[in-house]
Amino acid sequence: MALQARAEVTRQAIIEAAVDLFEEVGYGSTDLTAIINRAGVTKGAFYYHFPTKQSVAAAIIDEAKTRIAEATRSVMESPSPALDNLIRVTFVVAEMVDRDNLVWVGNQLRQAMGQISESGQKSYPERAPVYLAAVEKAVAEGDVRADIDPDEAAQTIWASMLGCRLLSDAGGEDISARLTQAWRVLLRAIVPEQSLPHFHEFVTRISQTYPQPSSGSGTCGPQ
Amino acid sequence: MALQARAEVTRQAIIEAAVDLFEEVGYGSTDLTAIINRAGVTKGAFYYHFPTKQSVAAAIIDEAKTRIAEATRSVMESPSPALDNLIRVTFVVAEMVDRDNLVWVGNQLRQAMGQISESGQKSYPERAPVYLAAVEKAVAEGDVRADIDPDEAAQTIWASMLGCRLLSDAGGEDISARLTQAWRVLLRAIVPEQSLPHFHEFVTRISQTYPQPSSGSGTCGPQ
Amino acid sequence: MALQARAEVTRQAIIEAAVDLFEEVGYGSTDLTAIINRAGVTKGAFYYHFPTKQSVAAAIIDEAKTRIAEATRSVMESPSPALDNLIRVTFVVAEMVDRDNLVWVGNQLRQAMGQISESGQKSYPERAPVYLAAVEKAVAEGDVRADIDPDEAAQTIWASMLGCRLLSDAGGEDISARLTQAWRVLLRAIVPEQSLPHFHEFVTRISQTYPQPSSGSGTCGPQ
Amino acid sequence: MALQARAEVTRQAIIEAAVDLFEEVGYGSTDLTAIINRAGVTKGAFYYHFPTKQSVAAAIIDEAKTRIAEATRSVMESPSPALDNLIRVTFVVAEMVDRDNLVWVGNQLRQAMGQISESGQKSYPERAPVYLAAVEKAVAEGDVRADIDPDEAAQTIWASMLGCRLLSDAGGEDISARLTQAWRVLLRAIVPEQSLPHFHEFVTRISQTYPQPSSGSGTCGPQ
DNA sequence: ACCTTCGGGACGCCCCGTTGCT
DNA sequence: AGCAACGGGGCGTCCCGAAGGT
Repeated sequence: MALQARAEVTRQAIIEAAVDLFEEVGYGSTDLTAIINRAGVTKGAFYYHFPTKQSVAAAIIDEAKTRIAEATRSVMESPSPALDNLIRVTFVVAEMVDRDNLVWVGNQLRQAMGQISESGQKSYPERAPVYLAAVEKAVAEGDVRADIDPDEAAQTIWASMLGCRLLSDAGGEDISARLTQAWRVLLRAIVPEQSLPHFHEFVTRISQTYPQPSSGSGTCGPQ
Repeated sequence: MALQARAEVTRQAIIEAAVDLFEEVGYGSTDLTAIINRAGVTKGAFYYHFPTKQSVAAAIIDEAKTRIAEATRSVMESPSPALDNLIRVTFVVAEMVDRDNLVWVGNQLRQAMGQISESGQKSYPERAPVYLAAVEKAVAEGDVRADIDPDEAAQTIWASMLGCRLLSDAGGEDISARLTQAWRVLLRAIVPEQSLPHFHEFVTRISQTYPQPSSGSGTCGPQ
Repeated sequence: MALQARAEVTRQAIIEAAVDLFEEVGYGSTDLTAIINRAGVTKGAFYYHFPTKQSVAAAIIDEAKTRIAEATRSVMESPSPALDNLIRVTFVVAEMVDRDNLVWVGNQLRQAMGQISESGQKSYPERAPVYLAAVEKAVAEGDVRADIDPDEAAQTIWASMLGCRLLSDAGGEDISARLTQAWRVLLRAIVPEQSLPHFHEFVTRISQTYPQPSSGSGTCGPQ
Repeated sequence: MALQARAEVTRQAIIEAAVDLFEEVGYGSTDLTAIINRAGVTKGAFYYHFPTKQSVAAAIIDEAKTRIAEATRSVMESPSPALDNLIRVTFVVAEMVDRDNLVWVGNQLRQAMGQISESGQKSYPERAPVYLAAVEKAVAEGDVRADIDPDEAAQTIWASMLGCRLLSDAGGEDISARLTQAWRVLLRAIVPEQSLPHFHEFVTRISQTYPQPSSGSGTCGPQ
């Protein structure tokens, strides 16, 4: 047990070091030596935990997915109206990606995997059902118009959010501002006309709850 | 001059070989030797044209950007209504990315650059003004409701389209189907109610004009 | 322990091989492959001990400094008269530099390193005080005339000895003959007239104690 | 003719660039590209003038030898007493080596060349007879004591001067100060006692004629 | 004669994913 | 799980030619 605890510490040290370096110079430019140096472990220790550099990336991606999934679930489980939750979850996830280096790097890596090494997995889709369920619940709750195809709506919302992140990473503009913009447009399409002001205000309030760091501390290369 | 023609041939051979290989196995797993072998040139020739492997990627990205920009401009210059053009351009570009390996690879590379090597550029933003101009023109033409912020709309449209591509690349579902879905939702938000049927039909027609390759020839794995 | 001993052997083998090659063809023209071949180690072993080619040079420089300092100190600590020691140390050091390739190459590298990379220190000067102290002590002991500037004498002695080696290496003439010649002249300048015969004889005896290697293994042009 | 003048300009540009670079980073670490870039010529132009990188070094060595020989001869031909000339020539040459990069680099290269490739001669010896002749003439003129072996004296003088340069290059102390020191000692050994003050003063005067550049521009390239 | 563009290969350095021994 | 060593390439790049212009 004690040993296993120590092993876990080592493993985490490696992952953290890798996250930092991947963020700073990118996966391709990070060499194993740098990782083990920063982690303060030996090559042997590294090799004990990970068969290869790529597997560290995989572990990071997994961890990032787990964290995001958990955050998503936790928001979605709240008893609030489904659309409220759906909106909030997009901001929460966006903030996570910005604040949690591991998540950010995991995201980058997932997107880059195909170019990094001949075995890229997809893996995006798994959040789709969550979005769809929320939209369907929102329809039932009367917050989303019944004359809209829930799947269509869910997919579009999701696509828009992904696009916002892409643009934000690349262009430097604030992600939460982009999310707000996108929601303001999308809400027109999916909520009954009379609730539009309410949701616009809701979005505005949410976006102020997650004030993005003024500038680009987070560095975060583009993608 | 004649000499320079020869050089251009060599350069193109290198780029084409690189595109093929980057598509097949990814940038990270493509080694220079493979590129020069497939291009049928020597390392010396390669080095004359490109100082580094990365610079080939950069050249591909540039070329991809140029091609997309040109296609975009060519569609936008058509005398049709701006919203028609805007819709069409999203399909045209989507199709280019699917059909033109170079463009597809360029896209992938641009997204992955940050992880590939310590100097990722952004570069997405360039197309933003084009979209914005189209939306504004569409407002003037009465195809887009006046009570919407054109910038908001343009950004959201763009984000959605990018997201569609991301999901399509990752999930394997047909890009043109995704685009259609997205447009069906977005149009609800931006066009006057009475023109919605017309534009829904327009989107449907357009999407059929670009029938996606049945299955995965193009596929292009990951990302 | 046993393992570390083995590692040290490897390390030394690398250093020795590097010394030989740097001496023969110069640092810039020596390739790693040559070093590892001559050392009889693998590239991996090399890389384990030294992160880079340059670091081998650094190690050589350090070792050279250590060896000379130690040899000098050991001779100077003998209870004999200071001038005796001084004479002897010139032969000892000359012999070291001549016999011990590492020392010679280390000297060369130190001078070169400053340009090759940022870490160039001088540090020749370290030995100057030792020579000076000996001359001063010899003055006190009456072996060196009081009317001479000790610093002047020390510097000139040192310069002459180095020059002798230079000429010997280049011209092929025996170093011990040259040293003797030089001392015969220098002694005229610094010792009281009546002790000249004694010291002439002393030099002769010393020179026979260090019979120079018949021919020029090391060649080594100096700088 | 005009054409040949242009060619000569190119040739000189190449040599000057090479001298600078050899001084800065050493022969082995200087690549052709750097030379042609700094010279502002193309590879083809370089290749027209020099068959190989080494031949540039050879040209530099030759030019350096020529310049030194000329300076030496010019001083030695003066009708002054031989010892005066001998002293002066050591300062003149020392100054040349310090002031004229080409000469300095040529010196370095000559010493390194023998190892770098088979065509390297030492060539130190060629100045020996000049020194010996001067000493013999000085003996005849009564400036050097008759009870000294002229060869011994010449060799020692020469060795001292070379050693001074070595120490000066390495240690950073002023070469002309070192030469002065050395001469002050050596003169004690070789001139009649009554002329010692005169020659000491002579050396002092000469050394003031060649005030060394305050700091160590020269430092010396590596191998 | 003098110079340029374009290209040819051979390595040089570094690094990386592994293996034995302890 | 640390310490020492292993080789196989990867990328970069270097020194040099060939072929053509002026």
